[in-house]
Amino acid sequence: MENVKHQRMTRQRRIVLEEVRRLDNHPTADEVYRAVRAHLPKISLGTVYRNLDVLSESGAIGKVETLGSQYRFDGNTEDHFHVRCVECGRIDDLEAVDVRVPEALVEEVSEYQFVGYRLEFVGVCPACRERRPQHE
Amino acid sequence: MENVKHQRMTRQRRIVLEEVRRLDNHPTADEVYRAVRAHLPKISLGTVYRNLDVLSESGAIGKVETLGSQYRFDGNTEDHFHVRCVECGRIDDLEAVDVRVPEALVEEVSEYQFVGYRLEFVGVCPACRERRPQHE
DNA sequence: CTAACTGCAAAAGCTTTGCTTTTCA
DNA sequence: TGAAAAGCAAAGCTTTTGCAGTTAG
Repeated sequence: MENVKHQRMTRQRRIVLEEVRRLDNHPTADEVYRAVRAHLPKISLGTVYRNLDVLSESGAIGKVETLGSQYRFDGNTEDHFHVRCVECGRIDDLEAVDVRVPEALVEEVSEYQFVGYRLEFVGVCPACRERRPQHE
Repeated sequence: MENVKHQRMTRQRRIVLEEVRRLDNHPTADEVYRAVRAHLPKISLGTVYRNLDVLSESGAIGKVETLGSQYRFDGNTEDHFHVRCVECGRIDDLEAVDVRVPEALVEEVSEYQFVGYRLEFVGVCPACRERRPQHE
């Protein structure tokens, strides 16, 4: 069935992609928007959303579903975990972490068919630790 | 310092609490609202939100931060994991699962001070499996 | 050429908030 | 009786969508 939609590499899409890849801080849609406007001052927020959608759908970028009310995007498409700072919401990659969650468990203790799991670490980032030395 | 705020057990708050405990499906704020209105037809959505906030802040109920755009609430305040259905968004408890994520790892591979982690399982619930037998 | 995409603005979905009145303790 | 909470409605914030005009291929 040839119902695949052709996609074009427009200037807008290319720059959205470039900026998500360049920004290393897992930007929100709005942060991408602001970064892209430095190159394309007339781009609209709707276009940024649509492109973030297309790009993450196609796997060119990652869509990080984390706590909070906003999506975040990720230029690093390799499989990896994230740490989120409880204080400021910053998100960083955890490259070397190798966690193995027992998949069989889910089907043993529930009626669900296992599909996957989402694991996110929570911590205090260096900047926030400095701000509150003992982190009481 | 005596800046602790007194809290009152109003009729509204009590019924919100009762309904969250009674509903076993991790209801959204709106689902709680609809359930509570069966007892208090005049309650406002804002009051439900404020009470869900107070109750989860105090630990009387759980606030499930999951994928998607809505918060969900949980009458079960014991430590446990959740499975979320990819198809319909339903959330269930996984009582017996015992997963141990290596906490030290985070501080070894990053500058973050470890605080915790969030783990959520993803699967296909019985109802949705039936709807799509092979789940292709 | 034309399907895909953009810009703009309006709408949608969920949650929060301001204000006045009511109520719990 | 006074601080806390309710009710109502408006505002807020992020994301989505409709539509007319533009553009990549």
